[in-house]
Amino acid sequence: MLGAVKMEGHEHADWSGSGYYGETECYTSAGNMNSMSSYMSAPGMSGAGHMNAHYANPVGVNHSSMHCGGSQGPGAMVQAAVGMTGLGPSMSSMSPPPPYGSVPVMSPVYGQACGIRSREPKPYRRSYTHAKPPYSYISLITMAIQQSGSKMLTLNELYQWITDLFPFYRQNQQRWQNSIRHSLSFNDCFIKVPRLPDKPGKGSFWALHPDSGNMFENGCYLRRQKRFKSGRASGAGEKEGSEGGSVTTGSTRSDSPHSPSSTSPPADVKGTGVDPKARRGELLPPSPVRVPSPLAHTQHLFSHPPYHPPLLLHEAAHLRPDHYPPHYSFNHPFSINNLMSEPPPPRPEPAVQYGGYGCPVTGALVAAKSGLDPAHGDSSYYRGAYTRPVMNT
DNA sequence: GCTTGTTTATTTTGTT
DNA sequence: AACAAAATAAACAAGC
Repeated sequence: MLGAVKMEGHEHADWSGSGYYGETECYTSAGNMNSMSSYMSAPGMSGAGHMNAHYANPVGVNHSSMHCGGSQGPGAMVQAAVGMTGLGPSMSSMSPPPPYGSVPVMSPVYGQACGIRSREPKPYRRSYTHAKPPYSYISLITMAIQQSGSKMLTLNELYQWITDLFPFYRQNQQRWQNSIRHSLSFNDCFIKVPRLPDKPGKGSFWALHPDSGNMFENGCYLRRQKRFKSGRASGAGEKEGSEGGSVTTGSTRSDSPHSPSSTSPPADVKGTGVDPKARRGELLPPSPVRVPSPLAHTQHLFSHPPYHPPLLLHEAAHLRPDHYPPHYSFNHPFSINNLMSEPPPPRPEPAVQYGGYGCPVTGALVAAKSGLDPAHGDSSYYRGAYTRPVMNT
């Protein structure tokens, strides 16, 4: 029964090479690239490579080696992927959220946008706007929060951000929004920040756990290698996650806060756990006196585990890796941090921001800022997603 | 009443 | 195949 529903959920062949691009010739030289599973499982090549092939190519990243990855060997693919990362402006450098930069790429006419196919643009029956972005909900949430000026968003803002960026999510809203909420609640990497008294409204703010910064260190936004668990487990116990907020292994269920085996109350699930009310990491009401900014108080409250003051990424960019705080590896080419390597500008007005995948303006802006061709203004959107996941150590 | 948030259960998908 | 992460569904409570 559920199966049927599930199938419905996958009604969009999404990013499978053949599903949306009409043909696979361009992307499937590896031999097994014509299926979803090929995304990240092609032998010898990074999953990232695959994904990149699907996403980046169209983008106009124009790496000839890319669509022929299979034939040219893993090396070529990886190289292409890496090269791609360097192409576009960083996510953060774009005015609108990162994906916006990819706009030109995501354009429905994206077939043309794809440099590789420029010689004979073919009409694609289905556009990217219908394709499900290759990001997990956790990734989406993370990106949204990261790109926000205050580094925290309300649920509604999250919804807005996602729908603005990904037309795919303008449909079946109930479904994915429920998933978003579930992700927020379920994952320790997201923390709830109460609204300030002077900012009444519905819902709390959601922020990233300060130590969750390396969640996507492996560059794979589709699937984390390990789930982030707040370091401070209930009581003194923390059979796991003892690494203080690092991603830890663990079965979805057994580790889950709500795990049957878990006798500990949900209160500390996210590590903030002291106050029953602050279950699952909800922060205590901020102290207006001590913390001027919403984020500041967040940081303050989360400072038990070694909290590293956020570096402005553009600042971090000037640092050598050994200067980075332990949990912020900005230097990783596919790191989500790297993806959003600069403090994003304040969220633009919806009217401006909107434009889905195909807002040329954004691309132009990005290009203007980055000095790159708008056509390449996307890479940041995809570049990180498909690198071979690397185990965090 | 709607939105937000939590929790449980199940299924799907990717990795080892 | 086993395991783990993610997606999905749904029930429920609380707050606005």
